[in-house]
Amino acid sequence: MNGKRTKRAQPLYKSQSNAQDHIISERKRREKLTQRFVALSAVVPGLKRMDKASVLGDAQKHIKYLEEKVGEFEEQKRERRLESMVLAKKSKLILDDNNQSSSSSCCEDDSSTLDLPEIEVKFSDKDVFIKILCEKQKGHVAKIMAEVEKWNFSITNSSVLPFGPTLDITI
Amino acid sequence: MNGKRTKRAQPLYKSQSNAQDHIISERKRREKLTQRFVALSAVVPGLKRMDKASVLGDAQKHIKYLEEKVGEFEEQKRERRLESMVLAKKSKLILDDNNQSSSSSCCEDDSSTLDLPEIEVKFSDKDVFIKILCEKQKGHVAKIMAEVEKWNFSITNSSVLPFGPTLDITI
DNA sequence: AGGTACACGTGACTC
DNA sequence: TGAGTCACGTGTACC
Repeated sequence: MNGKRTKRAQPLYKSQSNAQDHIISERKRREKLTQRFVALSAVVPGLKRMDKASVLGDAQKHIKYLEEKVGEFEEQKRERRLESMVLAKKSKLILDDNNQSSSSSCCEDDSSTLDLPEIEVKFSDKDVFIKILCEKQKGHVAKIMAEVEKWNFSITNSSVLPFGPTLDITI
Repeated sequence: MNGKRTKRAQPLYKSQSNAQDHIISERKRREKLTQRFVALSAVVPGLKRMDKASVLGDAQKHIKYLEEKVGEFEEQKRERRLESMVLAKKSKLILDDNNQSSSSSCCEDDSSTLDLPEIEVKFSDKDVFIKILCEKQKGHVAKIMAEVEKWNFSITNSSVLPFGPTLDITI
């Protein structure tokens, strides 16, 4: 650019030992870099070409693929919970089919029975089967038992067992 | 090595236009390489330093993490399928118990499993809820319990209660 | 000011 | 032969 002489603002390295240090440092850096490259290529499956560019590209592609797969799995996990909800809704329909007319007295307000615990009731002669699946929370069991005791039924058997985040109450 | 003059077996580049081509090619290669670097760093979350070495290392670490996660998910999936298989097998066993006569038609005769006793199974994480509603008959409960004990599940609660002409077994 | 990091041009190797 | 890839030494910039 400047003609015959290339001027330098400040002398790059005063002593050559520093220059040598620079060379060694750079060598070390390159060495570490290539080491990381082989380490990365080791965790990328189906790596055809061992190019640096190919390693980088395939690694990125593989990360995308894996993250998409993880997303699908987590979505499936969510669908399972939704499945439980649908099941609850279904049971509620059964309840409505059986009970239809005689309701009330179970819960204070009927309007909030949207996401209510799953309740299943079956009749056989004089036996009544009641299964309640509700959230695991203090006081629920006591309230339910107190409510059931208001009816003049004789309880032959009852069990309360934890089922995941819920309680499965069978009377 | 060779004293004052460094001999070259073959002149590396005969014309300088070729040398220039070489320079340009190398430049292009470097450009693509850095481009891949930024593309890779884009799919690696929580990347603190934007070092090339750090990008490589964190990308490798992230791939390991993701693949481990996928492995866990697929193992869970496999366990669930195993549970379903066990359930199907068990239904057929009950069928065999009821029929007593059929000898080898356990694998193909899937259509007749519809009339089986009502069986309800629910999953929530690692908890399994099993309800069996079958005829009140001697030996059924013992057989079912023996079958359940074959699985390596830990039974947290179980109840057997009469319900009309049937037995309601909840595990 | 010393350390770290990057891009560049260049020689060498390989298919 | 020639295009593609790599490692090296070097110059420069940013804390």
